[in-house]
Amino acid sequence: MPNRLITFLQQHRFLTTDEQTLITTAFEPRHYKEGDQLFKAGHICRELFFICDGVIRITATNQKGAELTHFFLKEDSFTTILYSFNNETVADESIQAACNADVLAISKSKLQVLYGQIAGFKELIDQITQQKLMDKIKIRNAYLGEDSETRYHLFMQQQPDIVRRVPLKDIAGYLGITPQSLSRIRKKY
Amino acid sequence: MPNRLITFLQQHRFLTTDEQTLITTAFEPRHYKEGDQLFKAGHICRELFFICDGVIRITATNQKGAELTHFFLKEDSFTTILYSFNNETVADESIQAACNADVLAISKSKLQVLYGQIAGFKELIDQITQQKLMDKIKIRNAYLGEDSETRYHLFMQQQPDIVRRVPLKDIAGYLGITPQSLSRIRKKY
DNA sequence: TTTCGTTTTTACCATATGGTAAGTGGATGC
DNA sequence: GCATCCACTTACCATATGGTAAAAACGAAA
Repeated sequence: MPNRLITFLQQHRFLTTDEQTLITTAFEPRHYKEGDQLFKAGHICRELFFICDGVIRITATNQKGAELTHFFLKEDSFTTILYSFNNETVADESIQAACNADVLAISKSKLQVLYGQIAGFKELIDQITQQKLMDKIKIRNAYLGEDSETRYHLFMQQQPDIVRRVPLKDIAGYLGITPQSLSRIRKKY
Repeated sequence: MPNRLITFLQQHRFLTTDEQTLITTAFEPRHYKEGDQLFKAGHICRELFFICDGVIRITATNQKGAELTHFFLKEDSFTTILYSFNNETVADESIQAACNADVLAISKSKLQVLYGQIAGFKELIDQITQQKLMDKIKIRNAYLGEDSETRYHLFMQQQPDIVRRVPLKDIAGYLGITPQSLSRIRKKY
């Protein structure tokens, strides 16, 4: 499983064998089942995750108490609750497995050790993180001002593999509609 | 006008008099009137802006051809079309003055010269940029899964000063509703 | 297999929102 | 001052979406 991370990082930057070993041993492999919480809102998120297989979703509770999905993330993505992780503030989002998932986890403290051991590693992670932030914004912006049917079609275009792997209700929550509305839209297709 | 930028930067990091001069001379002061375009979608955005006074909005055209607002930005904010600026790709967003605005502009090439002249300046800008990206996502996420009335109230809470300074139709576009609906909601309040 | 629980679909009705249109008000320019 | 333009409001109707409920489909566990 750690190989997936090494392969991913090597796409951005060469890593010596020693560096690879440091990274591999610093991350802890975990398996989650659909619905498992990797992190619960209300706490400070002190872990960074790398998804090796499966789909993860970032969730939050809206003002009416309904659970909705802010983002889907899949293999070859780092994820955490960034503002909480960086600023040590309480997070209002949770991290949940949207289907069975293999994940590598590292604590903030261990990550900082890695930053000291591998020159330029922080910059590498920061760069990947920033790119991901921009992607998230871009995807979300595309939904703005579109009706639910258009949002659903956009979603299928942008993230076709997610549709097949996660429960429909999660997608409805992501698109900001009820499962009933989504069902209605799908009937037409 | 450049003083506003120096004051802002000093909140994050000390700057010597020499560094201040370098920065001040590198940025070009400009004035825009409501509706003026700072940057037009369809091109590569090669400028970074710092807003000294006024409100700027990031706009895009949706699939039906309607112009909508992705974000509002005000004094003491840097803004550009980041993915376009970083990756030299064509931008699908424009930058427009939402009211009369004083802005400092710097080209990508001049900025890179500054990065070379001032140690740690790139890291400073990157840090500010990343924080802004997180803020944008946080603000947008808050609107997800809320009805238009709730979104309007959230907007007034989060960005009360914007409401007073920009045309209503821009706010409607930002909230993903028509000016008529917004008018209806305001009548209730 | 059967049973149970959950997800998804379908149906019905109430309601919020969009579209079109027209009227009002304020600002700008002649 | 007057005319013009644009933003904003209001009204009306058509429609998409939410809410509630129940049925159907699916999967997991006994």
